Amino acid sequence: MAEQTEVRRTPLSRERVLRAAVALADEAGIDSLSMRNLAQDLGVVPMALYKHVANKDELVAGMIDVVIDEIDPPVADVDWKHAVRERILSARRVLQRHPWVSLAIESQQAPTPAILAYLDSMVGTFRGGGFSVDLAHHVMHAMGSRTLGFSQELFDAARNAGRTGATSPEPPAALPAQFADRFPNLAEIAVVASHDDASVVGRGCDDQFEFEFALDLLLDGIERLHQQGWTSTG
Amino acid sequence: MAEQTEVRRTPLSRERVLRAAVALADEAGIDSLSMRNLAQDLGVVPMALYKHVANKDELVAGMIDVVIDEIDPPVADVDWKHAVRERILSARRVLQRHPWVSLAIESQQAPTPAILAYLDSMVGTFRGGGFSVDLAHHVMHAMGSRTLGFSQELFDAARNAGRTGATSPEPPAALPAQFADRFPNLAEIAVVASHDDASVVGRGCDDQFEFEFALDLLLDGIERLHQQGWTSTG
DNA sequence: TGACACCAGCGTACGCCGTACACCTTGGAG
DNA sequence: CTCCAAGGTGTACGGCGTACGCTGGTGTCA
Repeated sequence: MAEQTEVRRTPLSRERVLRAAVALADEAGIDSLSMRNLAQDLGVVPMALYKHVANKDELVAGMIDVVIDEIDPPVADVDWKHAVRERILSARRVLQRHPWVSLAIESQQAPTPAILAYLDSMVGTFRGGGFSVDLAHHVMHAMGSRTLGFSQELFDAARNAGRTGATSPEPPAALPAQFADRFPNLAEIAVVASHDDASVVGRGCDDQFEFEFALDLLLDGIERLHQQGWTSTG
Repeated sequence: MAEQTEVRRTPLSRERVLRAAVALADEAGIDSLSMRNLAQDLGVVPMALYKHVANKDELVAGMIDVVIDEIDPPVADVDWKHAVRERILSARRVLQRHPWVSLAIESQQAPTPAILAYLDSMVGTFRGGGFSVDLAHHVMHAMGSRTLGFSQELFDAARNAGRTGATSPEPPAALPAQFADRFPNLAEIAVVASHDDASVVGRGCDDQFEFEFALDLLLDGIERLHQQGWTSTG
């Protein structure tokens, strides 16, 4: 009636919703991220958001992917060690810009596509540096929480991705083709791992082994520093 | 009236509340831990719990402490490396029994007393093995998320513990005496760290340095494995 | 031009949550 | 016998995620 002149606001979109959600979480903390607050920031009623995200979990998953995509791509033409180092430092910078992300990632039950892509690319860097599938696998576990704070449950998640019904105790060998397509390095690891420890049925890898592998890697490194009489100047 | 014969149920206590809460989280998941569900498990009305815990955050803190206390004490009379290794594996076993704990710890804003005690004792093991305060400090950071999934923000928390009012920009040098009493090894680290990097005012330590220290420790260890042509048999 | 389908956004409502506050009951101390 | 403190109760409030049905504006096609 009165105000046709009111500026027609730019319509919502998944993109806009996710960006606003990230901004809200950055500024006010993840605890302040509610569908209601987010809707208010967007000048919209809460239920309007559900036309663009399925529910809050899926919203958070989308936010995570937005953030993970900020991580620099791997630098080319350098040895694996520098490539990995720079990439992880880039990831760290991103996570410092968005302090809520680590916890959000760990709270999710399955890694998001962007995270899988990031991990896959990281494995690719190791493989490109001449690492065997096995070593690349263990090394990824060892760096897990250091690099992003997850990846412990990676292959559980890979199995979940393949399960449509509820009660299908099929062998874990068959990863969905789509997965292998998008994340070839992860798929390779999954295949090898599930092949050579048939002892643990339905598990991609032996968590206890991975844990001790990483632990001993650290302890051995620490011991070496200690024996060399480490001081902060060198 | 009718039923005086009803068995007088054992009264609530902080102990009983915490134990029931841990049991509930273990069985039904941390998401199912609500004051209402917990009260129901205890055959009591929700508000009754508040006579024994201040609020839900404090309940969770108490739960964490209950669990952390399950970690075995350090084995005596062995070198630092074996002592640390066994202790961490014990911690891992505990965390596997209570899968919700890692996330709960990371969600808290300050480490609980039991966690501080655990960390302090771990530092003590390193110091007893001849580590300098500095090296022990860095090494604790390096093992942080691997051992329990926290400790990144440890000294932030230590500073928080000393702040009673809101706006007291006093120098960080003065840790509360109580803290130094209970956690002498942590206090020692805090003092040394805040002494020699006066560049960063009010920070116990340089996060970026700690991160890169840990990262390089891992990368160097990985490189060594790679160069030795690592295979899973050794 | 008119009819119509579609769909983004709206409004209402439900069942959870944490917890403030006032009340009642009970057992022990004086 | 009285009184009090402490523990358990009941009610109520504001916030949460979201199911469900409605509306109004737009694009399509006859």
